[in-house]
Amino acid sequence: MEKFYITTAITYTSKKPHIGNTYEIILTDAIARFKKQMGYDVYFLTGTDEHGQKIQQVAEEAGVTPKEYVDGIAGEIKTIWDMMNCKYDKFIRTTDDYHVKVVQKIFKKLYDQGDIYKGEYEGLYCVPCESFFTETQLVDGCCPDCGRPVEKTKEEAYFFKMSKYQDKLMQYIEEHPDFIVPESRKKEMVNNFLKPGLQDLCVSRTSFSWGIPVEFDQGHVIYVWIDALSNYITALGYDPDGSGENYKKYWPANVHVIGKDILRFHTIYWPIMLMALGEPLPKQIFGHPWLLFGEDKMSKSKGNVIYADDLANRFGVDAVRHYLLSEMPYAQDGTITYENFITRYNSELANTLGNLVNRTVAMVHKYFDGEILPPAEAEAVDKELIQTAQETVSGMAKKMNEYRAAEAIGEIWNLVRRSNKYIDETMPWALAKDEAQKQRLQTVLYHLIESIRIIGVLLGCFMPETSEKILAQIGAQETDFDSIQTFGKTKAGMYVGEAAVLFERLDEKKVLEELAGSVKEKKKEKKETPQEQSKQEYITIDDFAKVEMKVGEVIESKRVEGADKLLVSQVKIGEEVRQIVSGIAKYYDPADFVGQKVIVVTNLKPVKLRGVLSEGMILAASEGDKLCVCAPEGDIVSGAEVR
RNA sequence: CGCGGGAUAGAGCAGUUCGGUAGCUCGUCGGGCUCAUAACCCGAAGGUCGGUGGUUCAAAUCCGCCUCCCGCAACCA
Repeated sequence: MEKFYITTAITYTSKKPHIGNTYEIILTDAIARFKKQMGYDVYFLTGTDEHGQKIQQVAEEAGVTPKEYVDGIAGEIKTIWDMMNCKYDKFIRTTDDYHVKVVQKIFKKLYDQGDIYKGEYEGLYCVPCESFFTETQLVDGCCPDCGRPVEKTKEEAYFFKMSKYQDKLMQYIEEHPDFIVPESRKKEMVNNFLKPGLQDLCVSRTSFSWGIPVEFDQGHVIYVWIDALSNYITALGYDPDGSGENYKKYWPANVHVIGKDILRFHTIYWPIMLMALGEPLPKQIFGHPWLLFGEDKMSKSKGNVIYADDLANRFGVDAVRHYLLSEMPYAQDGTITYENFITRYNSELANTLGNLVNRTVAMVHKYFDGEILPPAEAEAVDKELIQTAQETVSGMAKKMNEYRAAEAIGEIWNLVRRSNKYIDETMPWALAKDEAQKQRLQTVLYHLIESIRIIGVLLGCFMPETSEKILAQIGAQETDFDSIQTFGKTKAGMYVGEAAVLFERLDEKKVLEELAGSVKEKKKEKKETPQEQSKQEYITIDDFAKVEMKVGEVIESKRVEGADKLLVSQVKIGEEVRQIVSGIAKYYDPADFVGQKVIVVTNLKPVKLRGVLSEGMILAASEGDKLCVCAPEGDIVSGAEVR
């Protein structure tokens, strides 16, 4: 049996994953289930990425150890994945013993063979911030975070010689045109990173401790990439000293399903790591698009986060799976709104699919006491249905082999609609009134049952529960993919099951009102927390007095060359004229900006932005994608103090 | 001229490879049907295919220029 190894990215355990993150595992699950249906020996890996500074921080804030913290989140993630009916074969955690050990070995091997070398940051350490910065990150020679001078400290760190493998990787990508899909993503990677030339990658840290220790050098922990990316092979029992059976059997991966945000690590660093280890490269990296809430990226600060488990609790797991899988295009971002969700639910699940099954099963009960009787010879209209059914099977498989889930589902819905139409064309209720038409009625119902059986089998990888329910309702015996390659596998004399509603119709207005209510409640909860926090963040009048603000007048303004967000303005503040750079080019035209009265923070440390000196900051209010510069309400001379 | 993708009915999308009657889903309006979850089926309205110039008997499709949107990269003091 041919093997098929498929993985998701491992989820970072800093917080609960939202529905966009959940899309990835559902998509991967659908592909894995499909491949199983097609007869592959599938191995499906998922898991969690549990190390790093961020986790150390949030755990500290929560007052628990990092391990306790990630145990909690990893459990939560696993619960959601299971709830979404994702049948992975293994769930790896980067804190698992075997993973830690092998990652250390990998690190050592790469070090011993000279691909990793011990180097030094070119100094530039900010002591209070405990952070290193590169030359380009520095602002006017000072720490970009606190503005204090940085020290030229030499701190040890390990680096991976990326450049050494660059040409080899480039060649590989050229020789394997399907290595990175979609195509547009491949171009991004090649043009933005590979062509300009790769820099050596820093692969260890000393600034935090929550990570896999470098065994031969105390104080160093292995930085995210070698740790996280290795999960794909450590999970299979890879070992530089001799790998286990699963590794020999399943590696290389057939496809890594990942979000477009981490494409760079999977298409550049990961292949190079494998080359250095002398292991084969994965066959394909599929960078899927993102799910947006309406027009916006989903984020906690915007308060527009939707969680898959909340939706599933209200609408059912398969409704969520169906929405995500059919709404997400292959390469472009998809969107979710409650309105769209309800519309899709009602129109596709309840009306088109649910009703087809329901009315068909009801007729078999009504006319033949639930018995499926043999068909007579097919008429033209029957042949049309049969042809559509057969085209659907091959069409769906073709789309799924390219991981085009939404289009594959579209193929199925085409057959569902065709079947509904078939009922109207054949009018079984009219046939039932005429005893002479009994055979014809049998034929029609047989064809319908068979068509529904095919639909039920095809839906198996997308909506597993619904698929089972459908097949049970029509009493199907033949339910494997092979059985739907032929139309007419249902044996006459079998009985259909009870007719039960698959998807209850939703009252859009009512549901939206309920949702609005619960969203308000959530917002309330949220508001209370920041208020409590802000109490602790009071500043005194003395603190405030440290900030010197004055009224200024813009006398000249132009765009900063090579930066599309920056305006450089000459601002007259009393007798003085200062140059200030602001990130407002998207909202203000330089020409209109001249003459504008503004509020300027005048005792900010001067910095260089994009190489242009900025001696202060123009205050502006912003919310989402709106931005307004603050100005004095009345007429007042420039240079006037603000407080 | 940093690299890529996109602009097609009220909404969301296909069609562009290889020019030949502009299509699908949702929504709206009208009709049909009564097996079914007020479901299903049919029909209609609704498009200067972002703008502009060119090639051609013929352009959503090919070529030039322009505008706007979105990703990636680089600066948001």
